[in-house]
Amino acid sequence: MIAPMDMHQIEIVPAAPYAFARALDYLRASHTALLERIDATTYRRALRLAGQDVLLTVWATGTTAAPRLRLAVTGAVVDAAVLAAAEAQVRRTFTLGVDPAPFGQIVAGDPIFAAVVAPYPGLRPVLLASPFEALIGAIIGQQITTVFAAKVKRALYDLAGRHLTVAGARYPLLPEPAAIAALDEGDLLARQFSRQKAAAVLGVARAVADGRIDFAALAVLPPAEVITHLTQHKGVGRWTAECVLMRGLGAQDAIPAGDIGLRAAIGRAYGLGRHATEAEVRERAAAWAGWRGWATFFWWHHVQMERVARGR
DNA sequence: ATCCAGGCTCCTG
DNA sequence: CAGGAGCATGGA
Repeated sequence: MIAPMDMHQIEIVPAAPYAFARALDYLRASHTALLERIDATTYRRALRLAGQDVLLTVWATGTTAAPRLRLAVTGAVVDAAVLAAAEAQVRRTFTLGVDPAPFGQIVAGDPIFAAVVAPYPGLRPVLLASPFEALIGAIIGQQITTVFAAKVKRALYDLAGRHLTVAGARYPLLPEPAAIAALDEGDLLARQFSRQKAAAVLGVARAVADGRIDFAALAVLPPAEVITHLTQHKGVGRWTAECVLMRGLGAQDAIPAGDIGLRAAIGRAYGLGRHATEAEVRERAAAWAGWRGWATFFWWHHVQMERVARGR
């Protein structure tokens, strides 16, 4: 029995300049975009918003200089609350409300970093859909390759997530915290989680489900306090907390300076050896103060695109 | 086989 | 507080 579907469209005007096509390029190359469906011109993702399962479809209608996006929201119930939540979600995910000009000024003062940013005019950070997704993803991504991490995440989503069916197509939904919390450790171990990763994922899922981790409350705290709160949970260190800040909460200035990929990229680019130290990364990053989250996004994208150019 | 990968915890000094 | 060992995974 197929529920009848409702669909509404709205227009979103991003701060200019903005190139939605580059965000799609980023998503296509990224191993962390597992629940998104990206084709040549559109982004689709199923989400639970304002108590409803809906499919978001986004595409560009304007130009980089005069950007405009269309957002279609499809689901059994698409009322004003759902539409408002959907628009807020898209604005946050694609960082649409931020004027990129000051970041451009900072980039211009650093020729080495400018060469990293220059190939992607109009690109700006693309976030994960929720802080919870960022937290689970960061824990799973600790100390393993992005490709293997993607495989493990997919297994978790298959195990605990639901689906939304729209026009005959199935779209995966991120598992609810309670659904992950209800899993057995053995289920995870059988899917290539290490013991500590399994324990950490179950632990934070429980904490989110019962309110000990409250992302809405964390979102209004200074980043340093968010790190203090999150790192009280087992399996969450500074790197993980900074990833949640940057990719989940959209903290514009958060940088996971201990990240091995950042350390390698910055070490090579600035002649600091095969891996810069975390301290050296923080030293360099001082020049990008206010925009260190954006800088991290571009360094990671740069590394990712080089990998793609080499053929994976 | 050895090293590495978008770390964390716990234990020393 | 800084530094290091041990931890678990799969891939190159």
